[in-house]
Amino acid sequence: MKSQRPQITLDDVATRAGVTTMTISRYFRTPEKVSPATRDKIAAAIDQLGYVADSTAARLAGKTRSLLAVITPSLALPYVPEIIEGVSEVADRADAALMLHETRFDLTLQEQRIEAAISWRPDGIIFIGDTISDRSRRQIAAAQIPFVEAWAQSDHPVGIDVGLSHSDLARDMTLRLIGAGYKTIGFAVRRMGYRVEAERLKGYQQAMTAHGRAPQVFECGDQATSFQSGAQLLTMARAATPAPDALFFAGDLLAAGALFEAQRQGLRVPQDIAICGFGDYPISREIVPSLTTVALPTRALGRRAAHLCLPQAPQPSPPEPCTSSFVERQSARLAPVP
Amino acid sequence: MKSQRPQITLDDVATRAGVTTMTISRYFRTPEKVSPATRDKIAAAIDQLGYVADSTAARLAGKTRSLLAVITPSLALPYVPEIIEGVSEVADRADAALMLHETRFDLTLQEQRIEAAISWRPDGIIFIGDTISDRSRRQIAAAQIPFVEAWAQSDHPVGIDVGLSHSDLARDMTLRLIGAGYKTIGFAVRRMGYRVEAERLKGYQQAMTAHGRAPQVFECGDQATSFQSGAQLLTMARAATPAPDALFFAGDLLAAGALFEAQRQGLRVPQDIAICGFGDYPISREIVPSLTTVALPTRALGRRAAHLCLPQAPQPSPPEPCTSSFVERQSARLAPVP
DNA sequence: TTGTACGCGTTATCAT
DNA sequence: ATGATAACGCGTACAA
Repeated sequence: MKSQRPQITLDDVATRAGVTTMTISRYFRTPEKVSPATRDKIAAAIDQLGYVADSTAARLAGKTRSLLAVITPSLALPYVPEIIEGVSEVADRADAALMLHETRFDLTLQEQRIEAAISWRPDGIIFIGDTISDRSRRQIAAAQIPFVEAWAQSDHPVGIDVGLSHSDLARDMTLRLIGAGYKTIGFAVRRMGYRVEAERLKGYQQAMTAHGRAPQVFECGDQATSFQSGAQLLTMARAATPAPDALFFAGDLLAAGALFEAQRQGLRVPQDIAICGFGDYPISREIVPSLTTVALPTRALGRRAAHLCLPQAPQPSPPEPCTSSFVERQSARLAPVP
Repeated sequence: MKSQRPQITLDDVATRAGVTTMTISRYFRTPEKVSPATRDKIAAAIDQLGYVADSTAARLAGKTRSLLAVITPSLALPYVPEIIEGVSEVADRADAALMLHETRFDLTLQEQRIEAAISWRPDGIIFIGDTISDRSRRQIAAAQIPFVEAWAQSDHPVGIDVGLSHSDLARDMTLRLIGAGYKTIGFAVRRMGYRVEAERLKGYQQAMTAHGRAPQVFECGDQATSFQSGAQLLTMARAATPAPDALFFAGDLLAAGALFEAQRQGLRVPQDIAICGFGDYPISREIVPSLTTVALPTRALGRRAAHLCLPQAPQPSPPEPCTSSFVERQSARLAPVP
């Protein structure tokens, strides 16, 4: 075993097996076109040399290996790993590699990461995020790479759009709270400037206005953790006039923070105030009281996005559903579908 | 804009700028060796064509682009995204791309993913996981690629090892519980066959034995969620004789599940039973009562692992600390450092 | 300062 | 069934 050998290549295997590189390549790609005898020789050579084919070269030469890129602001948002797991499932089935790019909520970094993603010429780019700059839009268009927005529905889709309508979902959830008999329903959100949160707010406002009610929005800064912000928002809402009898949070983490705070303050949920979240994170069903919320098909979203980039991936049959739902738990009552 | 152009290459830019490919290449790699005049022409050509250099080809030709691979059982474990974020920070600074491979707790899949990672010839492979098969060990050795185990300390490290000693941490935590005056300290764990959990159990047993106490271990199956298992384990422990006055959970999620269950049962924590976790997840400081636990330097671990693979990445000065700590919160008292 | 020519490791095409 | 040869797009000696 020569130690400083730069790399074991197809040539090495070929020499050892007494054939040419082309035969080795065929051994991998169309084994049935290689005679059983040489097949054994090749297998032995590969094993002895510990050969692993170079995907970089393979991809440059033909488009043999598949590659997917995921771009996301952060992995700390609970739904992001879930979407990525969906992507990864499909990628695995299609033997595709997965590249991950974080933008850290920074638009400049996002431009860089999008360009980096394009530079690897993946079979598709799956975008979890918010706004996309014009510069990036141009590059994406020029690159001719499928670009899938997998989280929020886009007003100006760059490519394919499998995202959710966060405004419709928030509107419908508000309608169900209204239908359940809550009189003054507030909406609580962190001031973060994200499109999805603005969408959710919009949906809430639509529903309230449609029923002739005055929207009552509580906002706080984005310095603290989501849990802390939730606590703060609950306190704000309790101090308002009129004090809401139900509070719809723009995210489950905020709502969970509010539940913890309610517990600290000795408030009863939902008797003193009903609380409702958005996202259905794992914690939401375990917390006491369990959280009424909007469940999002995150994994399915990821799978769907990946399928759009990898047409060769085995499709499930029947095609799997990818729908959101409203989950009534202990923290708030919900009216049935209108 | 020709639409079905296969790809925009260096050649296209060169032609448009009236120079050869070499000059464009230099423009990117050593701009100072290109005259300002042609520099402008090139910049214009790049912009007009929306050219993005092909990293695949670049990497095959020279080793211009950097690439890192992360292999993990899942993204659903709360510490995994944190470690990856650490990796990603450093990767960004070094202009390295990041590949992600999930093994889904399946050793066969893990072998495949490790081989896939190697096939892209990354500058390093960062492994978050447990056991590594012999076959994989051989491939890793043959590939000559830095292989960093970033989560658990390995008995038989394959490559570099920046992991934590989960047994030492569990031992010290147990010692602190003993020092705090708890009489019967139980250990609760899911039967999952992971090395890190076995390590934690071992540390607990060491500490108990050292103080002449009989270890009292509670185990449950791995079918349910962590939260549900935690609830189950709490119930088991309460039914035991003697009933422990403190329960050390092998993970924070289990402990959180126990706290929720205690709340449902009307048990007071820590008066009726003290509860202690391992991992310091975000939820642990927010839950009521807040959870006493072992805090792990996950992000720093990721950064450190990445630095080992990317020597060119700008190093922080002074070198950042990467140490665990014991966090006393409401759910259990802790003795100060022995 | 700029250009020529070859190599990186694999695959596709066309022969044999 | 197997081989020879030419790409794939870029980097780098070396030459001009």
